[in-house]
Amino acid sequence: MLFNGSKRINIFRAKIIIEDNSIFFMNITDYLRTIVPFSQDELEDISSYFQKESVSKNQVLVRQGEISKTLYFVEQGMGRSYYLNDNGKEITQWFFGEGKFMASVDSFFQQCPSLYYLEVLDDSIVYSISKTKLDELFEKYSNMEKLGRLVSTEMLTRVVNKLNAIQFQTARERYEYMLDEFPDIAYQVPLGHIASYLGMTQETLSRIRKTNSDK
Amino acid sequence: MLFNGSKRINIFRAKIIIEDNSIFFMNITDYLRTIVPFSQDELEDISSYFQKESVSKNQVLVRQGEISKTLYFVEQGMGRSYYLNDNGKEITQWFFGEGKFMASVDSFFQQCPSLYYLEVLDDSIVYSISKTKLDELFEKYSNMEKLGRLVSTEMLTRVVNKLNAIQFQTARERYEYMLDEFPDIAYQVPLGHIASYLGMTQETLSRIRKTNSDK
DNA sequence: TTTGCTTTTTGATCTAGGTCAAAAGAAATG
DNA sequence: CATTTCTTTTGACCTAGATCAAAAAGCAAA
Repeated sequence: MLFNGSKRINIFRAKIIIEDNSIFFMNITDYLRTIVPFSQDELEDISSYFQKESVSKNQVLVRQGEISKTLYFVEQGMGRSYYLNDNGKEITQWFFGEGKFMASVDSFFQQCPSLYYLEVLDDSIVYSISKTKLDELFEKYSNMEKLGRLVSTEMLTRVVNKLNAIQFQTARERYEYMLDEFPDIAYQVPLGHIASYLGMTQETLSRIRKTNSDK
Repeated sequence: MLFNGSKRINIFRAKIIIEDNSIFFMNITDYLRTIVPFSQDELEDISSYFQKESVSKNQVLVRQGEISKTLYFVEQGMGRSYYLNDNGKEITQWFFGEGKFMASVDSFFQQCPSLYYLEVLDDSIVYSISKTKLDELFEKYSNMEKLGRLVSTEMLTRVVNKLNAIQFQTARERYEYMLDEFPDIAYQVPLGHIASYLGMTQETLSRIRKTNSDK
């Protein structure tokens, strides 16, 4: 039932595990290059706009109501966005795994008060950039505009996928969608976070996992 | 209970209804200008890439499985995307109102087989552009990249909103979200389309409307 | 204005998954 | 390592909304 550290080679993910178990983390430069063919000069300049930071477990990066000024890229670790519902319960809205941009999307892009908290779930290494600096990059390089467009449409596709999972699938099917979409995350975060992400109670998710493992 | 043609002035929507009941439809040039400050020359050139078309009611623009090559802008009328679930039932995935871009988003942007049908629900006037031409525009004007980025992030925000409505609200609350998000559409399309969009059966939606009108 | 569709409403029943409560397991803290 | 706190599991029960079936209401063609 536990995630038994299977060896995989994940191309296009941040973490690349090679057969001898050595691990390479993709840094932001490597990542940018996988999306748009930047020149070496561009890459160096663009990277210099980002700041590498260590963030420790459970640190909150954005609070509900704040206007988020920073976009993050997760090199190592993971994060999630969540909000408090009417009963004060935390509802996970999204997970951000390694090799992904992380932000309170609405707040950062529309510069409106954030509906969500953004927090880090593990000791992590991230690259951060302010809205202002990012806008400078958009002005400076049309390749950056392109990157922004591609990253947004990719995110859009993922959100639409989740929407369909949530809207028309049973609790069990939704859990399977989760295993598929976030294989790395599914066994690393508290069950309650995943349950709320999938729009079910943790009791239900616990029962699903149990019957899955019975098979 | 009927939508009683109230006079509104909707700025940033395609249809502008003035107090004397005259109606102006926003064309694509007007729309582009509301998002990014294009120059007049740019606007004229960009518009020339789009083709104005009349599409008649119930015409299908994209079929499930096809790779969608065209993006539409709705000047008049409305459209929806939907798919057939395991029981062959049509499930509405999104509505496209006046003054919005319309596409099978995943297929058009990622050039993968469409999960959805795209159809027009009323006799409509749309502007169309091919993926190739659009990419030319992205190359030619960095303002177009910007437009692409802004339109995608706006769409992303909307989809995230729907996701939250679907995931954590009761059937009645979801219907209220719909009235809010698509006020123009809510009373113009068959109840079944709306019900499936909101992830409920049409019987349930019918009962909700009934008790709402009882109050 | 009758005939034949399509859409909407109503009623009776059923069930997936929620709620509430408590026990059992893990993990952090001192 | 004992204690407190957090997380997961289990059980009993309950409801929102689904399903199934059929009647009613609209609407279009002829």
